[in-house]
Amino acid sequence: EKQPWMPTHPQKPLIIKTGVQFTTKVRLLVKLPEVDYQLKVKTIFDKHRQFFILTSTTKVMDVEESSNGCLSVEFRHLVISHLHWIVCVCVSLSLQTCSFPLVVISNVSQLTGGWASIMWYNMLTDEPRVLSFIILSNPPPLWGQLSEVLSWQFSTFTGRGLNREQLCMLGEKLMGTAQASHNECQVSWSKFCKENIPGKPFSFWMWLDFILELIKKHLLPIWNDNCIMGFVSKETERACLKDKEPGTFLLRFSESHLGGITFTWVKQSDSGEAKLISVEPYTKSRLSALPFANIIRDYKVIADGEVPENPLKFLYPGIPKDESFRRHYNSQQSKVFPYISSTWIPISTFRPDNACRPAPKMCI
Amino acid sequence: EKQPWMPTHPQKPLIIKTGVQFTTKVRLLVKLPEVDYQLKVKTIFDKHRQFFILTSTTKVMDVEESSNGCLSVEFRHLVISHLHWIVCVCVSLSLQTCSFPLVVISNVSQLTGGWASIMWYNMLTDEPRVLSFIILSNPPPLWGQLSEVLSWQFSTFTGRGLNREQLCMLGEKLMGTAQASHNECQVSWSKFCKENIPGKPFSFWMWLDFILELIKKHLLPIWNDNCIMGFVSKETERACLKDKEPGTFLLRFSESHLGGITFTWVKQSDSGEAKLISVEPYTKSRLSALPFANIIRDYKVIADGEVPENPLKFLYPGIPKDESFRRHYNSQQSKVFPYISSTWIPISTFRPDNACRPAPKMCI
DNA sequence: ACAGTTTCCCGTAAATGC
DNA sequence: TGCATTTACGGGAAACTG
Repeated sequence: EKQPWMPTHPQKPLIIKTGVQFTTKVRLLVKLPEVDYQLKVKTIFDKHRQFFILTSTTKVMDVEESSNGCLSVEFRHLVISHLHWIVCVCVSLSLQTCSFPLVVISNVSQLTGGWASIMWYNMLTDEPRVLSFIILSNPPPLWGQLSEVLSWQFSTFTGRGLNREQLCMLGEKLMGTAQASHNECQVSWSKFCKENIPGKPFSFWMWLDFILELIKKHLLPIWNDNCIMGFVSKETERACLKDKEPGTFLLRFSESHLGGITFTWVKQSDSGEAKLISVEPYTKSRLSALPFANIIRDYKVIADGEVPENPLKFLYPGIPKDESFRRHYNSQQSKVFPYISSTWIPISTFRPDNACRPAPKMCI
Repeated sequence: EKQPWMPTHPQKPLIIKTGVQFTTKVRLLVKLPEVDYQLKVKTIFDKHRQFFILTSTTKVMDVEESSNGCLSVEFRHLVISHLHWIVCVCVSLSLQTCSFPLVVISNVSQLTGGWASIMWYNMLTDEPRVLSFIILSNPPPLWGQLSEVLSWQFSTFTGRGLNREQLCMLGEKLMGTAQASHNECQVSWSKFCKENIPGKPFSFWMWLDFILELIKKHLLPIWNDNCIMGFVSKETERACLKDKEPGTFLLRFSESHLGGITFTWVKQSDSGEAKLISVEPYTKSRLSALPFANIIRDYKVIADGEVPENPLKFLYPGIPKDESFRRHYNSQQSKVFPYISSTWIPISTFRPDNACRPAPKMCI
């Protein structure tokens, strides 16, 4: 049984940026009868694009130390302007092989889009053909297959995949809530990666990949420790929290801001009805000023005439906050004698008129 | 009378970074009798170093639009690996001229050092000779001259130079307090730029240039508005503040941290003696999380059993804080419906033994 | 080993192309 | 004109080198 495709290297290796060096390696997998001449290998690149090679394009194969004695050769310090394929020709034996297709980008801002192409390619075929051809001609994958690949993305790059509830939220986001079962739904390339989410200036995959990056850079231990529910629709959020006691909160990725995480908590309201409040999402720039666990620990709400208070008491469903987060608190203790050290406290000022959002209407 | 040298362009134009494009321009200052042939100009570079030119090295002079009709030619998109001089030859007339000496750097981390060379060169001579020769052979400048140049640095790059008190502090820092009058003291290149300040891992000029950068990026309006005393020795600080009423504070650049600014305030102590407290210096990374004026406005100290309080009340000598800083407060109020917006509050936790708790239990 | 330099390249901003 | 793509380069870090 075939696993959903998973990269062998966590650094998105099939995407090449113009002007950035990379390495390619050819390994001879068949054992040949002893040859007393050297095996020469030459790299060739498709004619459409240009390629700059700093060393020679021809090299001699050698026994690989770290492997079981098979012959290999490595080309280092390659720099491209653009290319689509790398062809390696074994001159001596008239053999030739071809790399997987490569996505060429000119700026890291294109990484997200490039990665989408490679995921899609690997989902749909193993044959080395041009990406755009694969994407346009093959039938689109089913959500059942795609969702598994997405979960693998998370488990590969972080350490924790996506659970059934999280994938269900993603399915609804992508295909709507009308579908009874999403797993047999086809997901088009366009819906996945090209069209914007209705009302938003970004596509589904762009939204998801920015979250993945946020986790990798700022939320890794908390995510792996399962403290982040993360993918929760507003409706589910309300259903989870509405009967919980005040101070119960959950962590959720923003659906309106790219690469943002927020917390939503239950506030005791005067009328007795539970009120849900969410903080403005924290993005990478704010999280580099203060780690998220510290934000949760120290967050305060200031309301007129009341003592400032941390509204976050119990992580949903009801775990005392410190029990969940204590190990992630960062003391960031700086000894800076003779100065008195200082830090940030995250605060919100609560104003009844703009701060509470209207209760979402349940729509099934 | 010659002014201390001032750059004509606020971007440190005589420093060139390898791999970064630059432009050079040659202007013919004498009016020539009409010539019916074109004046060709060619750029040449000293033999020691390599130079890559993206366009032709030869160009034809043309009448300059923005000027009084003199002939000029401009070379754009020049990129160097290394060079020391640019020589421009007017092929047609057997004329040639030479640029000012250039400092070539390979990384912006070398800007500070490069700029020191150029300041020094311009202080000591107008002749185009090799920098290292100038620096080693000429008698060092007097502090009277150097201090004027430093003040001009500040007024050029910010909008406000250095006053007598600030320069005096710099003189003491560089030459010690033993000297009765610093102005006639010679300051060696080594003392200025090469040797570390005793007990510190950086030189005098490095310390000063990091402050200049901090002002340019994060403190410009406040600096220009004369709110920052800045260059104050600990002794002077104490003399200024010791008899002031509690809450009086001043802003001072850190002498121990590169590119840092702190505030020192008078705290009422139980014994009746004034106690001076300084906060851990704010550097560019912290100031990009919260502007300095907002830090001053919102800063709180938390002491056991007391209500958190902003200890900053009067800017030395005694101006009510808001009167000085009101125009610099940044509302940065983000409308992020349906979220409740949030910001940082800078806080310190005060313990008599100067140890700060990691997790302040606070109310603001 | 180490300090002064240079290379590498991400990520933001500006420029360019379409 | 607006969006997609590329170029430019500051700045932190790694690699290099004498």
